[in-house]
Amino acid sequence: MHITQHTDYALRVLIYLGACPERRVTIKEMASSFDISRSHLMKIVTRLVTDGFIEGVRGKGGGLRLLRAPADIGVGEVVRRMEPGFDLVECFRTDSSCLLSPGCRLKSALRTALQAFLESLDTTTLADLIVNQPRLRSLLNVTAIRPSA
Amino acid sequence: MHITQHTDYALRVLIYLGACPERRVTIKEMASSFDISRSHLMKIVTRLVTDGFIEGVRGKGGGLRLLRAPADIGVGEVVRRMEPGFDLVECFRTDSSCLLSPGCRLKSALRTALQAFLESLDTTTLADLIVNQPRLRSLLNVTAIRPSA
DNA sequence: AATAAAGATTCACATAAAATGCATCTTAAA
DNA sequence: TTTAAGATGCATTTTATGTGAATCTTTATT
Repeated sequence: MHITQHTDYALRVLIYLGACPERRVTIKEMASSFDISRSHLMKIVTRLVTDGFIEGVRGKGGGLRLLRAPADIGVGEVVRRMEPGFDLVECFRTDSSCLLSPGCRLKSALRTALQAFLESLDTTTLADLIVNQPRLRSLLNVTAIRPSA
Repeated sequence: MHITQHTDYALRVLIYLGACPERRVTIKEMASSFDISRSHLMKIVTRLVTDGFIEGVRGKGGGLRLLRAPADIGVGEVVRRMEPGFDLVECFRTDSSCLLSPGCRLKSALRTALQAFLESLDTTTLADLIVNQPRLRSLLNVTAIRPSA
């Protein structure tokens, strides 16, 4: 059972932006910090923009910033939006061919468990993830001043 | 977010066996019913044997049957045993390189959510999944008598 | 205007985890 | 001794996911 790295990185982007609210952060900077390619991170960022979590400003001096208040961004919501699918097993899919399906109670048990999972994540917001902003900033090796790189 | 088909089929095997407690069921029969290869299903069965959920009897007239009472087999337990890993995101793995890790609260939030997921599954047992045994038997097209195929 | 720095888009490729199945071995009933 | 069953190991295929190059678009600065 895994969550895709897309979702993982999406959360890291939000944490990064939440830790640096006073400036625009570029994809390049974050890609370098996360040690992945600019193009790769771009996809995740594009998705976050589409979903209204963040805003991208093009052109010189541009960059990214949060569009919503950290306390208003639930981890559950991010996971729900970023994950490609929650069809835990075959019978969740429309083309399921499992003979048992019509009389099977497994599906509803799994659905309930999935709900419990997401609802648990709903209790945490981005604000909770960045409570210790100074600590995060030092971990990311960023200061209030834009790093030279 | 997915659960492997191995786990999915493992649960189906248990349901199948739970629905036919009066006889030994062969892998061949179940493979045919699930429309997958014998060899493939074998791996799942082997694992269930190793984990003590079922028993395999070799030789002519052999087959599989449950070793434990359905009410004693929790869905959560099966999932925990069959799934290859629950490292939801990179930072769950020992070789994680995420800079944020030391100050990050995401991991614990995800761990809590995962626990909620599994604990929810713990509330359902195999007995709950096979309450309507006659229905399942007709869906599987098995009767009390061994099918000719 | 021109240039440079940023995000956006499209395409193609790489990788690893799952899934799948073949061939062969072992066991035990008939 | 034959047949029907499970057990084991190996090889292959498939697919989701991850990855990045190249190019386009936008905008601040000079």
